Amino acid sequence: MTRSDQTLSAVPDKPTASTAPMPDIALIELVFFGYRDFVGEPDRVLARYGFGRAHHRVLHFVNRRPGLTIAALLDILGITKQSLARVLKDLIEGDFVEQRAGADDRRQRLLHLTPKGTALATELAERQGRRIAEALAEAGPESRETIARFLMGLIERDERDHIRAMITKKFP
Amino acid sequence: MTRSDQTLSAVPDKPTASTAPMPDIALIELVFFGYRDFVGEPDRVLARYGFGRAHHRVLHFVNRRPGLTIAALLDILGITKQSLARVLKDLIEGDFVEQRAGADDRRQRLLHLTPKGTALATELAERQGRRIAEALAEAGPESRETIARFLMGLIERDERDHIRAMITKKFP
DNA sequence: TGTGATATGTCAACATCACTGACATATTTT
DNA sequence: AAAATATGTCAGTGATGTTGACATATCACA
Repeated sequence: MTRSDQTLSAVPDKPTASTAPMPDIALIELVFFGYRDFVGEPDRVLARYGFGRAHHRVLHFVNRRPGLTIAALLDILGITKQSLARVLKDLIEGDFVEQRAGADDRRQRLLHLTPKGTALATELAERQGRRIAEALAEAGPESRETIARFLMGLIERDERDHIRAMITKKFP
Repeated sequence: MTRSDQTLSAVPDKPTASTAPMPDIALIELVFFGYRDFVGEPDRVLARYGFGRAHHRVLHFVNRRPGLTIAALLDILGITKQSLARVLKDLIEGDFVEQRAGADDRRQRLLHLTPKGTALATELAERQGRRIAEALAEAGPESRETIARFLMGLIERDERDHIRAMITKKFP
């Protein structure tokens, strides 16, 4: 009730957190603000088309793995069919994405970007890539592997192999 | 239309992106997945109370700066009064946050966490702090400053001073 | 003292992106 | 032919954000 129990997380004054290690509040906040601006720039570009972050994720992953099936995309995004359906509808109607029947399994709708979709996905990737490059320059020339290990360390342990494979793999 | 124009952003086969530098797709995806899991753990804790990320942000910043005014909080969060109102209502009704009339300016409602709010904010900060500490351990012992500079480099240039001040400052 | 500025609260309406559950259709597998 | 699979679609809900308008309490100043 008094001021003394408004523990300042950065520097707790003993009582509560004497056992727990002090959280690194500065880094927690930097991750928050860094991510905010990392996605803020694409958000502004997407807004020109009436798109949001969900559209960006679809564009990104279809660009990465042309010929992706709906099921595989749902799996990567971790969302439901209905959530995907709406954004995919927007992207298909706007001629950014197209579906082709699978050659071997004709039930499948293989997703591909149109030239227009490729152009948008490329613009977004270039903007985010530029921002990353700038941040790496700030961090120092040899920092890339350090940063990559840090980011991988934020990811759930069970998922790391899966994600390592995904970001490494080249899709035809 | 053929496979050849589904440019793989990671390694564009020349035509489109011969001038633009190649975006670092691996790091772009690592930032995405890293952030997803960084907030995923707090999300699960908050869900026990029927809270979401918006509640987390309020808890965090009120914990950081006890006595924060509504206006200052709106400014930090960059959302509208109405968006904040709903979340704040939940937190006040649940006895996580309380408002006190300002001593000098009685129009102001100074925000404070209750002991219950402090406990929750502390739990969330400790979980995120632990994850950060783990990730730093993966990145290497001397990596903290490198990581901090990288994250700061993701932030809009005009905002960096402002945020540097915010994360450095100690609030009474 | 009174008037305008300020801090906050609140109402109505709306958009985006997520969810669940249920059911339809086409196609492949057995 | 029947079961399983891949996808599409309908109806309803929730969390979080938006805008614009207006009400109230309090402060600051002429």
